[in-house]
Amino acid sequence: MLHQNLSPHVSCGECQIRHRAVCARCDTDELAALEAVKFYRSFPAGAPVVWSGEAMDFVASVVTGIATLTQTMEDGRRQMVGLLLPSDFVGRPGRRQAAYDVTAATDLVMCCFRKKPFEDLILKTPHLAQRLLEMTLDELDAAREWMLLLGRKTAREKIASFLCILARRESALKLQLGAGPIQVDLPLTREEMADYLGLTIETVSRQISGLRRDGVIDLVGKRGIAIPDFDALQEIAGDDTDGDLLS
Amino acid sequence: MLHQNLSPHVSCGECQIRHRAVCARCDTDELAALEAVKFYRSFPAGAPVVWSGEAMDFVASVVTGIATLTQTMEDGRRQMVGLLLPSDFVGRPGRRQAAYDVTAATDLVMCCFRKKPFEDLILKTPHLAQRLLEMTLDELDAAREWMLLLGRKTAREKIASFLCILARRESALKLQLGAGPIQVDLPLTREEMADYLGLTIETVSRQISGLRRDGVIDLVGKRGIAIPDFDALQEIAGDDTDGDLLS
DNA sequence: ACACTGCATTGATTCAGATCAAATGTGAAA
DNA sequence: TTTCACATTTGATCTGAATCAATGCAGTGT
Repeated sequence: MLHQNLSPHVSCGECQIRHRAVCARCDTDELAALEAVKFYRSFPAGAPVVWSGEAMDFVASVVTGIATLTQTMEDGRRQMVGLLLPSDFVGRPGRRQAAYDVTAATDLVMCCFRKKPFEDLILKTPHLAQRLLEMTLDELDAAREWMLLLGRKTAREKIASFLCILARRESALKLQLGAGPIQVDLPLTREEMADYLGLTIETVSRQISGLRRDGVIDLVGKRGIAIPDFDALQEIAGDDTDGDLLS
Repeated sequence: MLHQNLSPHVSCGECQIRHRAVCARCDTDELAALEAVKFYRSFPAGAPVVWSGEAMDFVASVVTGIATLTQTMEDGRRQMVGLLLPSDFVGRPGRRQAAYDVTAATDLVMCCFRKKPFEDLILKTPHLAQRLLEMTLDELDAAREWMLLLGRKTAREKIASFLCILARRESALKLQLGAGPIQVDLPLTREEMADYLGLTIETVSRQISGLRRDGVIDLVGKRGIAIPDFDALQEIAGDDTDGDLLS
């Protein structure tokens, strides 16, 4: 195991993602058990976390930053299959090798758990298993929403959908939706967006220019995007605007 | 709840999917608890099981037949997001309404569990929760493989991939791979295949004709497809032929 | 046998997005 | 500042799959 990128230890009690990550439901004892097998690692933007097929002796939660999961075909075609935000979980208990390339899209800090002890904890700690199940079900729903996007949406709808998702997260944190112009920071390069959306960089660029030209979005500096009318964007995304909030 | 389609009760001990379904890890006591809240329902080919958004007061395992999960946009575009085979699980504990349309692709028998008691059992029965987690992780992997297909593969690769997946299952049951020509039965209509693969029926039809013309497959009657050279088909599918068998 | 109905195939044409090709930032190193 | 390495935008062209339009082909009921 590499220790070059080891980061200073933080107590679970102080942790930013304490109540949203896989440990969300754990009580004090369970947290202590996790604390005993955890360590932090950090990666600079662009750095690989693991390559598909590589042995992976830990599972982890994203603490800060963004990581991507991608699949690559022999001829180089790439498809991003997951975008991991703070509190999201990486790795699969019971699996030795990574199934996907994991990459730091921004500077990244991960809270890693040694795999074997974590697997044992899952068996002994229902709270951990329950939370992991819940998170996995959420990811499955997200993956299926993405399947609709990849299979059936137009380039413009794909871009609009992506921006909507970012905006929803952004405003979920700042707890104000519909309230005036929202602004989001693009955490991905054009190439990464293309890989996520099943498009080319040129098409991504053109569609963003198009949305700007039509006044649906405004570019703020290089990485910022302002959304004057969220409903309009959602309309373009082609999403079922109502009927949200299942569960 | 409708009882028109109620089917006769089968003991879990006699059940075909006993060792692959969500109950796979349950011991005798746990099985008895499940048995107490279960009932069978059957659906003729083509019948809806539930519509997206509808209240769903049960979760279920597919016992025999095939069901599909699909998402539909307001304008009618459809994307299949799951193909449920015997032992696969339907429904999400903790969710009131169905998130997708569930349809019987063939005649279908499902082993249904009343939702509330099942949710209670999940909390009390680690074996059940563990198995459900494992199955959900498998589905997530399948969904992500499908994302690569939808986002990056050509029509021909999509068809070949689909046939490969069917063939792998078929031969997993009959436990003979690579051994001579494999034959699979298409469980889906052209339209359903199109919805699964993110294509139109015309393109599906043309690509199948094309593969036949190139001698990669043979049509056997209306629904049967023979694969003389599985490796050739896999090559066309563009899959990482090696590196399988992770876990 | 006959029409009717619902797939499935095949052909002609169109078009959204890919590909090929510059040009234009933008920032970091020299 | 200049240069170099990139990421991004924009334009011109091509192409794979969608769309539009028949035609073929069972199976079913009359």
